[in-house]
Amino acid sequence: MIDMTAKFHSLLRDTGRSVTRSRTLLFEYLQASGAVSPKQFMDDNAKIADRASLYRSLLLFRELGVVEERLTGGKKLIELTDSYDVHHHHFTCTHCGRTVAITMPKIEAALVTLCEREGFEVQGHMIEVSGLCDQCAKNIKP
Amino acid sequence: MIDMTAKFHSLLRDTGRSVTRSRTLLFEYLQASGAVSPKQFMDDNAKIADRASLYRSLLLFRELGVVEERLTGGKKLIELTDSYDVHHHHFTCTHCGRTVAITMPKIEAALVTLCEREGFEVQGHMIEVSGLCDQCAKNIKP
DNA sequence: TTAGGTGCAAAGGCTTTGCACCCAA
DNA sequence: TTGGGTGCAAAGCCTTTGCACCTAA
Repeated sequence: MIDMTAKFHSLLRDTGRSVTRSRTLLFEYLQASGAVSPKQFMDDNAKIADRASLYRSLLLFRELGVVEERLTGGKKLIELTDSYDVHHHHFTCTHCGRTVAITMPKIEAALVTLCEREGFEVQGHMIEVSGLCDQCAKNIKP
Repeated sequence: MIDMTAKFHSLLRDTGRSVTRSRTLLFEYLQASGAVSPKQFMDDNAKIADRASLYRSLLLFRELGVVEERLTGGKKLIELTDSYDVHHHHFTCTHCGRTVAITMPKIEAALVTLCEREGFEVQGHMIEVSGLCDQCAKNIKP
């Protein structure tokens, strides 16, 4: 297992940024918590984190390819990218809002092959599936 | 060609909602314009649309699986789901910003099959691929 | 030492809510 | 007729910005 925090610190140094308490806090929180909203981060770190710093860090993290953001049920979630986390995609229930992580290695491979056939050099991809989760499907249409 | 507006109106009636001017306006605008931000809709319909109604309609459309939202470069975009529009996905070049629509029927079918095997009832899906487009790939690494 | 980063407060925008009026069923 | 829907205005949030102070390098 690679030390992701060390990798992250190296990235900061290599790109000429400082390793700071605020950035490390956010990074390690994302590592521990998975996909979270800015609000949840602030709630969980009310005493030690600052809103402005959070958003400035997120801007930087996005630029550096450390995090990506997505909308789930109209809500913004932040998540570490593949480089800093296990790679997966999401199924989101349109009824209850539940999000389930799914992996699909074969489909991803086919996707990359298809794009490269067009001459594109694939760097990343995101697959989001929406619908009714198993539980809601049962409850709504019994 | 199916009349999408008629299909949309049926959905409203079937779920016990009213067919209204405001909802039809938004639906037909989305059909004509593709992916747009709430702001763009308001700008383009300043004289005839209301903010509150827009957001209330979006909430409903999301629930009904008529639209989906995604973040593109930190910006929120609204788009009709597969059921109400010609279905396609996007490849976005990280170098020149060019976006290319791509279709991938086989991959999509595999995706739906995989999710349904988990008990999910798939309503829509979104695939976003990023990387270097054919032209930029040539120019950067000749 | 010092340029980048942080924390606080205030401003800026987008989104939601309250309420009276309207209209689709 | 009448309950859901709309439009307006105001409130609420989330996010960004300005600025003085702090700290990593």
